[in-house]
Amino acid sequence: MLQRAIDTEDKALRRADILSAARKLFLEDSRQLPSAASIARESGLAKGTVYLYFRTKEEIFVALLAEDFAGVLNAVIETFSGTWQTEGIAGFINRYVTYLDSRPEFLRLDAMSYSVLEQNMGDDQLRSFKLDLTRGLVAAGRVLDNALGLVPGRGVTLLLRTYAITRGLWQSLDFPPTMRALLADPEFAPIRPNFRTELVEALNEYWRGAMQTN
Amino acid sequence: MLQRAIDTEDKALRRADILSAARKLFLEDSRQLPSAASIARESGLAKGTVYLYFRTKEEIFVALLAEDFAGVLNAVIETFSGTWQTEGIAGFINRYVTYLDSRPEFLRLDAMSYSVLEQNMGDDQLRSFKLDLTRGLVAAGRVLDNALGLVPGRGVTLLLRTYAITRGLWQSLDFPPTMRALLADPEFAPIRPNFRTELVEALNEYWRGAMQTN
Amino acid sequence: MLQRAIDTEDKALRRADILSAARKLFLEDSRQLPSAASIARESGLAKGTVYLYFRTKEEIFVALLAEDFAGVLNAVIETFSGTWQTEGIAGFINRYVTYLDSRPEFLRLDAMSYSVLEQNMGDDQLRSFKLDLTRGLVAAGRVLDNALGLVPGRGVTLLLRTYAITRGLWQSLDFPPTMRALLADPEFAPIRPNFRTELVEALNEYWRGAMQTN
Amino acid sequence: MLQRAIDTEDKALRRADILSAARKLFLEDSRQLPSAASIARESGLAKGTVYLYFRTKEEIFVALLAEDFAGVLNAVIETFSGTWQTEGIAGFINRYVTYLDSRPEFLRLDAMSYSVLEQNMGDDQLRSFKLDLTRGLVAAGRVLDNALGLVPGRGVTLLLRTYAITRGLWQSLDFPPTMRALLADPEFAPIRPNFRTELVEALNEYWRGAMQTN
DNA sequence: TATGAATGAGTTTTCATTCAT
DNA sequence: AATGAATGAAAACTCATTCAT
Repeated sequence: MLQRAIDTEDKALRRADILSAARKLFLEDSRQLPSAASIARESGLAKGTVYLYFRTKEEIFVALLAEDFAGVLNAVIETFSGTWQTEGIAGFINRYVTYLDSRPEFLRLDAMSYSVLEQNMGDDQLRSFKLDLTRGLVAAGRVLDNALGLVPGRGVTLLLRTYAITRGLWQSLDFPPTMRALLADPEFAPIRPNFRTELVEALNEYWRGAMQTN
Repeated sequence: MLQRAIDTEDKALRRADILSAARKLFLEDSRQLPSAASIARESGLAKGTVYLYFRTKEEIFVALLAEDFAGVLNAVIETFSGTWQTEGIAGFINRYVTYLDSRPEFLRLDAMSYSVLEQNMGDDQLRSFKLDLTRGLVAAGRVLDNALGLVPGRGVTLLLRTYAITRGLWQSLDFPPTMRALLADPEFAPIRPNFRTELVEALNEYWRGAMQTN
Repeated sequence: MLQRAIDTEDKALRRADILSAARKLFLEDSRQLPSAASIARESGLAKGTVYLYFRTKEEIFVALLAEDFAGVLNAVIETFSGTWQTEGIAGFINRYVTYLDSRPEFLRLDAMSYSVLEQNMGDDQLRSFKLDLTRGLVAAGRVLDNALGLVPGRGVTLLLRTYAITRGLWQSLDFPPTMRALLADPEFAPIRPNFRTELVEALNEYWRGAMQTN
Repeated sequence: MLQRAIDTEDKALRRADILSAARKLFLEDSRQLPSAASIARESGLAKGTVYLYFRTKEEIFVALLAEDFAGVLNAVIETFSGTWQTEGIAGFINRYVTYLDSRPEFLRLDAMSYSVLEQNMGDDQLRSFKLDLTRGLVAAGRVLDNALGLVPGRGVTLLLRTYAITRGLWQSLDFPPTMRALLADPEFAPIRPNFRTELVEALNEYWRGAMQTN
């Protein structure tokens, strides 16, 4: 039997183990959530133990998503704090896209949140997830407002739209290995540009339009 | 037992019945695909009959999605053909958003395509769906190229990005009734602007940036 | 694959198959309901097929119980119809107890109805089970009223009390094999009289007291 | 952490705490045994601690049942000791029924003993429970024999049958709140007489028949 | 003794799909 | 072509009990 997680710190560690097992398995097949049994196996725990730390399987993945969201928002805040002006918007966009690259599960998971993840969660969990998200977004928006001298509240809007472009493009341009083979023919080229390149360009165009007085 | 659909026309009719039953049921609860049994019941057919017209349940909804996609692309083509210059980009955006409003199932279905619909389809079906999509997109892109005097191929890119913004915003801003109640608190206001308004603004900003020489 | 039960008669047959499989398995271990899987296996059907005929596992056993109840009530009605007077109450009691002997699962199942069976059933099923029961009881009571020249309604009461004595004694005196071994010591003799003997005596005493004018 | 129960008295106290917590929870929902976790919570102990005092969850409830049985038998003994003749059998029946009323969990628990409680107990526990029961019954039977001038051993029989009528009627006439609503229709009246009234009448009839020389 | 973290067996039911009629 | 009876895989979660601390 496993060593027991008695104090808060150990428990946090165990929770993190579960999350990391879930992340790993999800990356192996991003089209569906891994089973609770497989997550338990991968984290070296019994099934029941997993349910000691999360109330439903979906909660695990929403927690993962929350981590990633927090990470993005932090990246944004860091970018726009202190010395940001040296980089300009293009610099921000680059940093942002690079961050996304470091979190390959993020956008895949995000694409399931609307139709899969939010299905089987307690209202409380869902609400508190959305609340954290909102607060993080507002905080980051405020940093933007300051850094760019925007009308208060404009920062949140820009972030929301930036994020919309991101998730929208991802879902248009990411193909699982199987489909990639299926769409290898050059005729499909128009719908298969590279995600990263496309995102950078699209965001640059958007921000150019958005920052322009009109 | 139903009268048999012998000739091609009858068959097309029966197929349409199934599609319309599926659309109706999906609109009643857009968070999950209706069951095959309920679709059969709603269309007045037996379960087995439905499977004579579609190989899997998901195919039904992809067919629905294909119809809607074709509709959007048609709307785009119409807008940019002939007399379009009287409207300008803002006019196009308005028409586009209005069209979306008339197809309430479209974006909901679209939000499931990445993680649900494309899961359980034959490769053939998937490929031919994507092929139609690509061709339609390229055709519409060409119309844009002509109407706006763009570098050939630029039109497709603009459409792809326009669509990315649309689906991204939709997934950020559409909440099912249950969640709407859950997020009624004003603290959630920043993540709950009106979809239509937000989409119009975001698209205007994007197109402004995109059309600007740089 | 199995031959399909198309018409009503075949379906009734299939239903009966399931019931008889369930009865058999229950008799093998009367302390808990057999699993749905084992019932399917025993009746040579797939699990899903069982659920085509019964909405929950408990419904199967309640159906069994209903059959047995109907049987008892029929036995009562037959006993008291026509030529009954030749037998007297003692004759009725004998017939009744003999009938019970022929249905070894009946009282075991009955002992679970209060705490197990009625747990996982739809309200509709439960209500209609109770309704049938009530009607049968009232009908049999009426036959008693006539045969014995009782105040109308008295028959139902007598049946209810007769049944109470039966189930009460059963639960006091029936021991599963394991427990029988455990209670082999003569010290336990006072709580281990033979069920049948005891029931006959108790019923005779009860009816003697009940039929006596007072 | 709770103060440790070192001496026998403390232990008995703790045991009593658990029993009273279990009784309380069972009264709140008499259709199923409360969970071990809830019993621990309600008694202010840890789950593991409960298992220091009882080997299985069922043992707790059998202990409860044993307490109640002892109570009934005591009531019987008291009734028939000393001055009992002033009351007559009817007086005894009344006292008995009144005692039952004061122990609302008793018959509910009893109804589970056959199919639920005796399932998951150690043989030792089960045997010693039955032994106590037998001894108590024999003792009470003897008191009856004396008070009523019966053939030795007849008292036990009368008690056993009295109890059979009691538990049989209870299971026929007690309905949980949900079912009560379901059976509100007057058509169900025949199976819904009042338990107490019915029990008193049935016992009077039985004892009349039983005490009569024949 | 007391604790509560960890265990893992155990089972119903759904529902997309097939195929005998 | 149409039917609908039959199939059977698939998986989340609970909870009594144990045992390391």
